[in-house]
Amino acid sequence: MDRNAVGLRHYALGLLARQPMSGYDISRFLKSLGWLIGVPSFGAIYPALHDLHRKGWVTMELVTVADKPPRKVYSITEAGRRALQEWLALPIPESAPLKAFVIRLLASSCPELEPAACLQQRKDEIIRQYPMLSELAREPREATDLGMQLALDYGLALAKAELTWLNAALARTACRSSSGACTPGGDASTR
Amino acid sequence: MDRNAVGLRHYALGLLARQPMSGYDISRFLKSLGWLIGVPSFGAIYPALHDLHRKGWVTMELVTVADKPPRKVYSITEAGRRALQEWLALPIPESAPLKAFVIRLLASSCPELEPAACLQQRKDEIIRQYPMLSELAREPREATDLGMQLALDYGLALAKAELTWLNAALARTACRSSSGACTPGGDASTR
DNA sequence: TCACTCATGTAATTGGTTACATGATTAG
DNA sequence: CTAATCATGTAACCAATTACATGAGTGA
Repeated sequence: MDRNAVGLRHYALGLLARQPMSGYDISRFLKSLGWLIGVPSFGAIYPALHDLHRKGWVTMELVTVADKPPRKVYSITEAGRRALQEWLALPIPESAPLKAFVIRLLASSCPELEPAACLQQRKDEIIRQYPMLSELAREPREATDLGMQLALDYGLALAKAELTWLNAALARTACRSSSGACTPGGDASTR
Repeated sequence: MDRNAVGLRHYALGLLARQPMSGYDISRFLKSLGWLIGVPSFGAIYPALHDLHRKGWVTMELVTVADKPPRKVYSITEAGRRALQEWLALPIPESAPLKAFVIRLLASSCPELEPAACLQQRKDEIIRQYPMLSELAREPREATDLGMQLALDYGLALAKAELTWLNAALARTACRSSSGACTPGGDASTR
């Protein structure tokens, strides 16, 4: 019922929106992306692609190159593109893992989908969560609780870095989008 | 077999190492931590606590306050502390989600466990992954692929921010730890 | 009275990992 | 001849979410 979660299906669909790929390609691509978002196992990738195919969201073409094992290259269909857009329109659920955001950024590569909304959503989320975190970090703590203090500190540092980057990215994308709800006023939490 | 993953059991055990808590407390605490690490559902928390209890890693005490529903407060045992330390000694698997790191930081709150190792590990990991990411980000891309460019950009920004923070945190903790393998030489990737 | 917070739990289902099976090609 | 990369898949298992069930107290 919760189709705005980070299911691998939409994840893969987002990648296929960029270009046709095989399951193995997807794995390789994600390995190259490295630490940023994890690499799902083949035991997850292949069934996911079968599912997308069954749903009619992708087509499959068997490509055989001489002296190589045959590859199954999947391409997104119109229906798939519509499904992807529908999914992207849903808000990211609060407290989704960080990779959810990155994946949606990647997926918004297809034309007519501007990533600005995605960026704005992330920004709102961080601004919403920031005060609690900073309050927690400020409240006194025993020296024993060094790990806790570090974790909160780390969270704050990340949040600040993200906000800085998001503002810059939004400013960059605002130039090419007409519906610029940019509000360049300095937010209290940004600094 | 892979017990260095982020299973909720160790996650909860790490929180109980800080102070005794009930399942509901754990949920509330994580909610307050907000976006940084997600909030597991009760359907996961309670069974996890039962498991820890069965393993002898925690003890349970039924605390009844007048006019309130009774709470089950769990406290970590010596065996639990040993298990936790054992788990923390294992390296974080490559490409574990970001929250794995935060959770281990939190868990290293118990005394005689310095979080420096945890920080160093994270730093090593990022330094290892950084070159691939930055190379990918540099290579030419069509304008259609704005999402991809943004995602890579975002990853790089985060990595930089993390490294900056990690260096600062390591420097701070180095003062109080004797085994300071700090290597204050400026790494190429730090800037 | 209705909704919300406090507080704990179980059962069905989903979505993943691990391990296994297959098989060709290339590099040491 | 062995190991590694390319390439796809299935089955057993596990850890989580969702939905459900219960029940008392509090505030509108």
